[in-house]
Amino acid sequence: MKIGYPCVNEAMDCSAANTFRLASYADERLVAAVTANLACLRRMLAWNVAQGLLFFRMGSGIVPFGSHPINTFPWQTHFAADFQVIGDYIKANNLRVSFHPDQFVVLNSPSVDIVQRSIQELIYQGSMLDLMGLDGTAKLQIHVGGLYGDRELALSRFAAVHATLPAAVKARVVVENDDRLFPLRDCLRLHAETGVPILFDNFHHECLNHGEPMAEALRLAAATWHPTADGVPMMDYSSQALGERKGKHADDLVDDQFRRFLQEFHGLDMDLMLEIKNKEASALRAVTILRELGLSVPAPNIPSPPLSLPPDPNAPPKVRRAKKAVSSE
DNA sequence: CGGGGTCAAGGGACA
DNA sequence: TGTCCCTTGACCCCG
Repeated sequence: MKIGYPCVNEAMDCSAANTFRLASYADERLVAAVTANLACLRRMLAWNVAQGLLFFRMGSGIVPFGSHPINTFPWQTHFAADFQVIGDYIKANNLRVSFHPDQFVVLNSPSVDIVQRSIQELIYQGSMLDLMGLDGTAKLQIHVGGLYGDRELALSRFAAVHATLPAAVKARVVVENDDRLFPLRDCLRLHAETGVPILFDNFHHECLNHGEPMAEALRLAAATWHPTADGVPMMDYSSQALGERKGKHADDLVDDQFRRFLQEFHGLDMDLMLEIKNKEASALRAVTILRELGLSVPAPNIPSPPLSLPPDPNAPPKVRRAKKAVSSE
């Protein structure tokens, strides 16, 4: 069981999400942003390895406008070596990685244009994993999409579009149960029809379900992953922010709640992405709890890293500006 | 120089 | 049909 967190490490002084406005697009800016993003990504991965966090969701914005027609720069070849170095590091340290294309990727949209742009975005994010030399266990996590007033039609459109995805993308796409529209049961139907693995989200399941007990839901979702082609099933873990709107993620990991949740596994192995607001802090806490419980978590730094990465004095200048002004100086 | 409006992109709830 | 929400960081304009 690997533990991870999404995209942002709040303890680090770099960002892998440097970008700029479409209106100010220029190849020079693109190169600068990607260079900074990849350098920061390397540092974050090395930080994670040192902390025993072996699962990580990379941000969608590594290449700004990565699937936008304005971006005609051959970043795939220009940064090929950089992606490969990162991929080698991931493999050498037994890391698990993924992307989560955001809400604009809607495969079941009735709009052909939106579907096409969505596929382009999947191709962009999948190609980064390809350039890293990672196999099909590195995933692209998406939602089913919209309801459009007809659940059956919405599901069948997803299946139809899924069938047309390029093989390289299809091998990586996994579908997540969501909290308002498509619960686990719908995802299971899609799996039966298309073979798409289900990335289970416990919090979404709590918000929307058909009465499946948590342990059963975990088992059902995990069974949709092919042990070798897809790897250990991934899941998202989070919990309700108390006193907030239903569906809002908690700010902190609640220890007892997490311990209780772990009891639902009954020996099942999954890689856990902690979607908690305070990011790596909660992920570290989760690792501590797993160790206290004697659950198998790979110890940090078992394989010696092929690169001596962090801190990287040769990292490009930080494009990011200081977080908070210090009152005096 | 810092605060805050805005940013490629979708869709649903609600009035 | 229009407004607000999700969810979030970061850009960058403007006072």
